[in-house]
This record gives sequence, C-alpha cells and structure tokens, in this order.
Amino acid sequence: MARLIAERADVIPLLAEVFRTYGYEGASLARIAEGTRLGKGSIYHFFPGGKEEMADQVLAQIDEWFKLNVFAPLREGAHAEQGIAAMFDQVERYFLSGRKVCLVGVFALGNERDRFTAKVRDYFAAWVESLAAALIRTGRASDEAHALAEEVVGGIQGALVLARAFDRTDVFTGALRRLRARLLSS
Amino acid sequence: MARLIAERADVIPLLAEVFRTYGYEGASLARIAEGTRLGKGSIYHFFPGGKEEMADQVLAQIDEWFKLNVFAPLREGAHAEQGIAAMFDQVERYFLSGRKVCLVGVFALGNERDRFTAKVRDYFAAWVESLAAALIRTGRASDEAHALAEEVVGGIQGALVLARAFDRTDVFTGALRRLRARLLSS
DNA sequence: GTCTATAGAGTGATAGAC
DNA sequence: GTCTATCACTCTATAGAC
Repeated sequence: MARLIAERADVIPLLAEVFRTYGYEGASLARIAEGTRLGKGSIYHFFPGGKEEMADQVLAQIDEWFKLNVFAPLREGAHAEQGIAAMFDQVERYFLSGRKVCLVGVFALGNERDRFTAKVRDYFAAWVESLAAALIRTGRASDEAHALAEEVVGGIQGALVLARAFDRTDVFTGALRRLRARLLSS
Repeated sequence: MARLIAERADVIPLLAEVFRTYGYEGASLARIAEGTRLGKGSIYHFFPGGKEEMADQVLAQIDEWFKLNVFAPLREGAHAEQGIAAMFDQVERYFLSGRKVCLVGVFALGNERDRFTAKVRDYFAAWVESLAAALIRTGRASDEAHALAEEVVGGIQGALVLARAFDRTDVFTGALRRLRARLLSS
C-alpha cells in the first residue's frame, strides 16, 4: 500500500472537476471521494482544512493557469493583437467550447462567494486589467479599454450561461467570434 | 391558529429569495423554513413535491414576471425602441442594479440544471427571441437580430457575474448602459 | 523506528421527507 | 416532531519507503 500514487497536485484537477460539476455546497465528500478515487483519510491528509482548503487550492490552480496562458500573453506579448487572439483561442479550448463552466463564475454567483471573495475578485480583476492593458497597446484610450475589457470578460461569462442553458456549443463559439471581431477589427 | 397567514402564492417570493441566496443545493429546509417563516409541516402542505416543486414554482413565477414585464412589451409595444428601452429599465430594477442575481442563470450553471433543463432553456429562449423580434422591427435582418439579442442577453448575465465578483453595482449599470446604446443608437 | 499515503469505521449534526 | 440517510469531519490502523 501507499507511496504508489498521488501527490497533492495530481488530485487538484480531479477536485476541480467535482466542484465544477456539483458546485461548492453540492460537492459532498462522498462525491469528492468518488471523483478523486481517494478515501476520506487520504483526502484529509492532503487537505487538512477540508472542503474550504480544497476549493482554495482549486481556485489557486485555475488562477495560475490563466496567469500563464492568458494574462501574461496579454500583457507581455510583442504584439497586443496576438495576445488578444491567443486569449480567445485559449478560452475556447479551456471551456471546451462552452461545455465546461467557469468555476470562478459559479462561485461568484453562489453564497460561497463570501468564503472566496478575494480570490474571485482578483481573478476577474486580473483578467479585465490584463485585457485592458493589451487594448491600450492597440491604441485605445484607457477608459475605453477598460470598458471594452469588462464587456468582453462579462460577455464570455454570459455566453457560458447561455451555452449551458441551450446546451449548444455554437452559442459559445459564436459569441467568442463576435467579441473577437469587435476587438481586432476596429 | 391557521388560515390567517399564507397562501401558496405568498410564499413563492420568499422561497425565491432563499434559492437565490443559497442556490438549489444550499437551500436547506431549515433555511427555507427560516426564510418563509413556515414550519416544515406547512412547507410540505404547500409543496408536497418537496424542494423540486418549490424550485419549479419559483421558476414559473420568474418566467411569468418576465413574460409580463419584459417579453410582451418587446413583442407587442407600438414602438420597438420603447420595448427595448423598457427592457433595460426593468432589468436594472429587477436585479437591483446587480445586487440580486439571476436565479435562472445560477440554475443554468449548476448541476441542478438537469432537473430544470426545459424551464431554464425556455426562459432564455423566450428572452432572446422576443428581443430579436423587437430588433427585427427596428429594421435589422433576422440573423443579425438574433446574434445581437444573444449578445445582449448573455451580456446581461455576464454583467451580473462581474458585478457580484467586484461587489460593484456600477459594473452592472455601466454594462446595461453600453448594451442599450448599441441597440438604440445604430 | 519514522514518515507518508492510504483506507474506512465511527462521530454528532443536519439533511430532506413525511 | 419523527424518521432515516447523509453530511463534514475525526480517528485509528495499516502499508511500504527510508
């Protein structure tokens, strides 16, 4: 027994999947155990802080992924337009064309928001601000860039809601295409 | 005792508030009892089908409100522009400038979506289609009208997510203002 | 022996149903 | 208010790596 399998980091994506599927309150330890294929003992060995620590780690990993794959290219790429185009590509991939939901968005709407206020706020703030920075580099004024960035990030979140409601990926991909056109053709 | 207080219809808005605050899974009977000031017995007297029936009734009442105050004016008003302007006014009021969340949107993102698939889908479909109908009456082509309607309804949902995440009503009201301008000034 | 990863019986509290 | 099931979580016991 033991030692063969998991590190904590390996468990987090499985945990993320459980939280995404059932929400924070709906993610019971039974479901978590099933989803991670870990016994309760192992779970609490990795996350002594219980569900709250699990969700914290999941949010941190999501944040890290976006920092690396979306926010940094928006801020640091040689061409702002390339960073913006890459953002839309990555977002479409990450959310599986709308089949997968944004866990941070789910947490923002639920009452669990209170537990994770700062992490949820920082995630969206980093997204909006890095997109705005890229838009400023394309020549927009700061005010316009921020408004447009908010519109696009919000538009993506809303498109996820609609795509799930209609169970149609083209609602998501279509929304991304229109948002991209508004940023890159003007 | 009895007979003094509630009819079933009086309870539904209170129920809606509980579901909106805690989500479907998070709305425990204890919280429901507290929010409605009803004993468990009374609750099951009104809703023999339990939580699922409660949520069904809440969704039905939301749908009715939007039909009356948003969808019908969009379809039937003498001037399409007036119906559109009224939609934005009503939406801003209804969602308390972003302090209140869209329960249908929350259900669309959660796994409870499976229980309420049809109701969630129909709500958003009715919204998108009635807005598209109004846009067609302003002279837009059908394809453009539908795309724009999806963008606006999605934009509203996304703005609710961002407004909650940032805890700033101006994020919601600002988004509404920009969406309105795109529909009414072109 | 010590450490880490594992499993799962058992805790009181609370769930939803009636 | 009463029911059983399930909740989040604790605790003890165990396996193997050092």
